[in-house]
Amino acid sequence: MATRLLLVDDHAVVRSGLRMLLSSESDVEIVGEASTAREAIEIADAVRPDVVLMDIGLPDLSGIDATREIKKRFPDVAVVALTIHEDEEYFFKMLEAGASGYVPKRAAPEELLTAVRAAATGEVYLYPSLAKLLVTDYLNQEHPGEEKINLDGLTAREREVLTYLAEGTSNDEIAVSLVISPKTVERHRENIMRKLNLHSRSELVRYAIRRGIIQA
Amino acid sequence: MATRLLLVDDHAVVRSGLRMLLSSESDVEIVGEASTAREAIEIADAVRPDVVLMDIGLPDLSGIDATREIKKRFPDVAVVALTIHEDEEYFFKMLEAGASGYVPKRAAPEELLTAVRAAATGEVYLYPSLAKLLVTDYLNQEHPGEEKINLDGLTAREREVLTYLAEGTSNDEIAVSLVISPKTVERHRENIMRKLNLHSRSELVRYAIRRGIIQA
DNA sequence: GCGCTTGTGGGGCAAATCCCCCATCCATGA
DNA sequence: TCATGGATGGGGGATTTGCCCCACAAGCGC
Repeated sequence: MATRLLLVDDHAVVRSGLRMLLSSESDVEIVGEASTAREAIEIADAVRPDVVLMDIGLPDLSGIDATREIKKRFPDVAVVALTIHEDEEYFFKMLEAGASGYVPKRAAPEELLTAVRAAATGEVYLYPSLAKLLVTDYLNQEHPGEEKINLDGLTAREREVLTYLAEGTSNDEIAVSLVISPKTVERHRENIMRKLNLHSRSELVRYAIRRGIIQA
Repeated sequence: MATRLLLVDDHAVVRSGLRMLLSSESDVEIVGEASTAREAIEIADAVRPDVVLMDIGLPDLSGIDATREIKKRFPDVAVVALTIHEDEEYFFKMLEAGASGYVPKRAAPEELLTAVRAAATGEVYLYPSLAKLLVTDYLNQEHPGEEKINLDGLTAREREVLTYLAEGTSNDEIAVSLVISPKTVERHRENIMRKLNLHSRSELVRYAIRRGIIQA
């Protein structure tokens, strides 16, 4: 059974090129094209491709957002990023969004095919230079269960504030409880969020529950 | 041992297609076909299949009734619904009738196979969009009774928005995902919080995790 | 001592949140 | 047919968040 593919790129020329390149492969069938993120989501819904080939720079939403949405709504649809961007940020964001592959546009056609085929079988293809980023990142995490390391990055006072934050307490309420200025609470909150790479109280609550810092 | 399958659909063409699709699988053996509900029950009695692939729209009785009857008389026979209907009502009725799977006809062939294989081993395959309905429904009931009322007070749309909110998604992002105005998202959020007696996103995240609406 | 971290605060600002008000459209049911 | 509820959206405003800038005192290590 051929891999059913959806092409997403805002440049018709690029899509045409990809179509030329890919449709000559007997195990690949292009079942749709989209030029915007919203369109991509719609068409993915309609045709349920096996794999979506997703550009990142799209006119409405980023391909990252589109990927997130697609993975959320159709988890079985694999998304392969095909983009000019090779920097760390886009790469990791795309992975977090659920991409099953990441190929820079400068890659050889064979590599794109490899990525598509891998994605179709539930595997993941990463362009070597980017795979290296991932490996590096992994090695930096010393995973022997040590998510704790992040927590250790917090000072005692910060951990204390964290428990309040996690329970949904507002800055002012925490300030009253700890008998410090709301501004200091705010200060601690900033430090906590930066250290844990969180960006909202909601994320923080979820994080704290995951870590067992508080009970759900 | 191959899974012995009974196909029930009033369209001969559909049965043929299914036969083509399924009989190519070495672990599936089609042992009968029926075009009406009564016929399905008769043949089920005669051949005792492992799995019945059941359409809902049948000329005499509905596939739901047929399923109910088959499960009553031959509890060991698994029934998988294969239908164009994706609405809540048919889905739940089919489950109540004893179906072991529910696959919309638009699903990928692999999903149908997955469903058949799951049913054959006593498991249950539900098409993701429908499985979600079930989970939501499940979460709404049972439990120490009293919070149930709260969640039940939410409309379907509100529950949908709730899942986004619980994941820490901002109003604007939710608006993009649901293709509605941020103001409407805001409106839903207000209603949700009032109904659940919550007063911040943090409380909402915790609540949602406690209720299993999202994973921590 | 000097540098560093920690804990404590302040000011500012854009954005988001939270909570009201209002309206329209539509489907469903009494 | 009319009422109701659900979904959609707009306006406004008070408050909170989130993220910068800054300072200063205490303690600790080198």
